[in-house]
Amino acid sequence: MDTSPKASDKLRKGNWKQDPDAVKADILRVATEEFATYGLSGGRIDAIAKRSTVSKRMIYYYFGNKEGLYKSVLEGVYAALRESEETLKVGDLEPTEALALLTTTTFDAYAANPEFIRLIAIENIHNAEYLSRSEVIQKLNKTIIDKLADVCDRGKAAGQFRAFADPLELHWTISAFCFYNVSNQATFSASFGDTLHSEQGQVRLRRRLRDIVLGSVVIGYRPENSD
Amino acid sequence: MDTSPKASDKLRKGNWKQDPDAVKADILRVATEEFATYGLSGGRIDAIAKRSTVSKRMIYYYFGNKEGLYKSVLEGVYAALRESEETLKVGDLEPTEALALLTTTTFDAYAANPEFIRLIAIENIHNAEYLSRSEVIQKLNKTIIDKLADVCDRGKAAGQFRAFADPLELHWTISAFCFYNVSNQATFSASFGDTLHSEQGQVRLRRRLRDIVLGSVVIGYRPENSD
Amino acid sequence: MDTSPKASDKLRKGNWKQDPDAVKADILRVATEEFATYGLSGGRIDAIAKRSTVSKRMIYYYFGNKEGLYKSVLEGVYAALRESEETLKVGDLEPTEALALLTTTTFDAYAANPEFIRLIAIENIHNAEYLSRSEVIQKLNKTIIDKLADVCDRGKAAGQFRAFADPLELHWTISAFCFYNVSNQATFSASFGDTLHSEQGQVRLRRRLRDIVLGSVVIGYRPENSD
Amino acid sequence: MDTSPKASDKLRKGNWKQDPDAVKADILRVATEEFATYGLSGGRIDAIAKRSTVSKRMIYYYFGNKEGLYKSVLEGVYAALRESEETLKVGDLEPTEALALLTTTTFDAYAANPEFIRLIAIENIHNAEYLSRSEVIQKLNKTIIDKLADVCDRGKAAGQFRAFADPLELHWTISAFCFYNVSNQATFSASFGDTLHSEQGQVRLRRRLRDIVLGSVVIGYRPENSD
DNA sequence: CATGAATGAGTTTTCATTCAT
DNA sequence: CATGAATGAAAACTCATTCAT
Repeated sequence: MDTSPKASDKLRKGNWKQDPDAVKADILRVATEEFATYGLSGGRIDAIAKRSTVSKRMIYYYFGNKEGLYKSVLEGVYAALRESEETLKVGDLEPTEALALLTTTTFDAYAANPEFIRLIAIENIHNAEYLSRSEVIQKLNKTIIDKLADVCDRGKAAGQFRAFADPLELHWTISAFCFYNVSNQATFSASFGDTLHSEQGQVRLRRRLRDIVLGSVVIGYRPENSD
Repeated sequence: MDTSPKASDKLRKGNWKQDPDAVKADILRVATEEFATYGLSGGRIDAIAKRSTVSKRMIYYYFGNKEGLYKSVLEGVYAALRESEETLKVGDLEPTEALALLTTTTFDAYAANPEFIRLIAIENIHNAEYLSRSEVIQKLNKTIIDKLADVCDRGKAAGQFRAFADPLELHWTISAFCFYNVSNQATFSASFGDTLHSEQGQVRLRRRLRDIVLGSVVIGYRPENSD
Repeated sequence: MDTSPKASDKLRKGNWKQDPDAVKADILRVATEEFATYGLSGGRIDAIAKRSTVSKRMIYYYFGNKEGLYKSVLEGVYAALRESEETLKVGDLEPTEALALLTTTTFDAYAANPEFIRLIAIENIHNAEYLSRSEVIQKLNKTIIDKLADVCDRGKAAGQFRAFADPLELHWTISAFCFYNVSNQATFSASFGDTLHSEQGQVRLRRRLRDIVLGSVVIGYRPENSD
Repeated sequence: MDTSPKASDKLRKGNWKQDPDAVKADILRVATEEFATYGLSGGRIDAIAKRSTVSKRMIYYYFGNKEGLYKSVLEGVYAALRESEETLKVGDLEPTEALALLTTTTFDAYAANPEFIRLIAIENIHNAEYLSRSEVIQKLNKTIIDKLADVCDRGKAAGQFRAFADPLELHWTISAFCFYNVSNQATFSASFGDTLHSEQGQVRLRRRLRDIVLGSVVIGYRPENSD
């Protein structure tokens, strides 16, 4: 129990922060929402300032300008994404099970973080120019591929996976499915109804994805009971 | 010497361009580029006017305001896409071949129309609000589902397709892959290199996708020669 | 007598301009004042807009941004300066008289246009970066040198001018004197009183300058009656 | 172990720099650069703080505000200049030589202190309002005039100088040339090339200036060998 | 004495839209 | 129908200065 004057003081009177990391985190949190909702050009610095606990000026103090803030938001999103991938341990699982787990976990992770998906979609509209320029992000992309490479290697060694199974391709396939599921929900529902995005529909889609991914590389894979 | 009122009128007013449809088409063409490149909030009316052959005022004259223009752009690309889907005749093909053709054709169509993809992505960022409000677009979405339904029916009747094969789900699956292939090329390449988006990589991905789609519903499907 | 409706209309109701050149000239006039008084960073776009007849937006419409406006102001100043130099005809005068006239005329011109002097002083503080970048200004600097070259040539040919007389050096000498007279009046007066900048003082200084310039190149020159 | 209150106090507060004069000098040095480069309104307190060894707060602590700092900078450069003028002893020299030395020394001093020149130019743009308000500077201006008065008196007494030779006018003339040489180098070079500001050009100009000044007051003065 | 964090008030700049002709 | 000129409202961004520690 921390009852030191300092800590309680900070909480008691919320007039002044003097805690740069907390302030930065707060700004980033609000900015992530804002940019995810309205895009880079649509997002408003004023709106971010108003919803955060500090003045607009601090955004410039810490992030330089709108693009700097956007870039930081993007880095945060990517870091969180890769961190979540890193957390997942599949090294002890049987190859097929490992791949299944990676697939469904990704499905759930993407579905649980629509903001991240939107921000990546936005970044694609900008031709990934900010992502490309970020030195931070370039470093954190290998984990998931390494994991899939390990699973592939073990699967092939065990004679369970087809020879052409490829980690990068598998990651792409899984990502495509999971990403589109979140990113295009709005237009797909508007065009074809929300059958696939109801709770039931998502459960079914998740199972379909697993079957498709496994079926594409596991020799003789049969969906247990699809419906 | 033609001194008829009509001709002289034209000359007197200096109206060398009197074809409203051509003007509208020109504006739409430029606006499609602009919105696809910069998004709705990022797209500039000024920029559109400057690159088109007419003045800014005409944009307002024909499309009311920025949103109206955006909506028209959206309707335009949707119409073009659905029209291309309509053109494709698969009724005479064997179910498996028909499905394969639908898949690869979609892959090619999406890859050939990145502007369309970007606009849909943008529309999703706006929660499909303009798409939902457009009466025009709602009508255009039945064709592809009807075609897939026909293929599914025939496939199941022939004992070739699994019982759970579903036209909507198939369309969704095909779309997911083909859309993501274009929409996320920038960030995926930035993160993992452009292996999959090289010319070679795309040929391979296209074949993989066909195999995945067919493998997911065709009983006993085996990829002929995947690599 | 122009009594056409158009012209009088414009004058009568000052609500809308629709006369780009007049608007631009008006903005430039006010901006010249503003920048001459407060410098580039000290000058306020708002203030310029308020004092001109049009809205702030028009400044950006016609001049792009603050620097563009400043550059235009600078170009205007230089153009006026060179134009005034061009007007002066000394080709028919005897060399000594010609040089005397060029000198005193420059003295008067600089003294009559303190704004120009200030703007050039300001530009020097900016290391002439805008002047250097202006293609317009680069073209208008030869006239005065040409005139002085002609006077020097004739003076030397007549055996009146010393052999080392140099048009560029003469221009520099005259300029230094006349420029400093205006540009440093404030600090000089603050330090040493305004003896030299009183009306009498200026008359005397002007004559001194003429004597100094003539004395520096005319063989055997004697100031007639200095005081 | 020194546990005297004073020493421990210093350690406790973490004050590793306790020399106010050094701190002030450091701030002034950086501020002089800054204001000389960007002017009063263009100079940034932030930039000064960043380049100096202390924090922004100290600037306000020692100088009150931006204007106070600027005023101190101005006083500093003026003091340095007048001090250098004071150092120069010409009382023992023959009048003509004395005047020649004063002239060339001023030329060199100005050329060696472009920051001083720029600050005076800036101050002139502000109509010398800070200089006028400074009590410190008012006292520093007598020296040079006194020296020139002495030289003039001796020159006239010796029958060498013309009767109208005037110390203030001489100072003004010398200053004008030497000041302009530095202050307007940028625009003059941009307009007419850097002939006069090359190393060779400056040597020649310095000699010319001496000849001009001497020629203006010394009876029968002949430039020895002007080129 | 000293610092980094924080800010209000102002300044530049942008942009969809409308007006006079 | 068509245009260039014009704008208000809002957005990004800046900067001297002050505050809590």
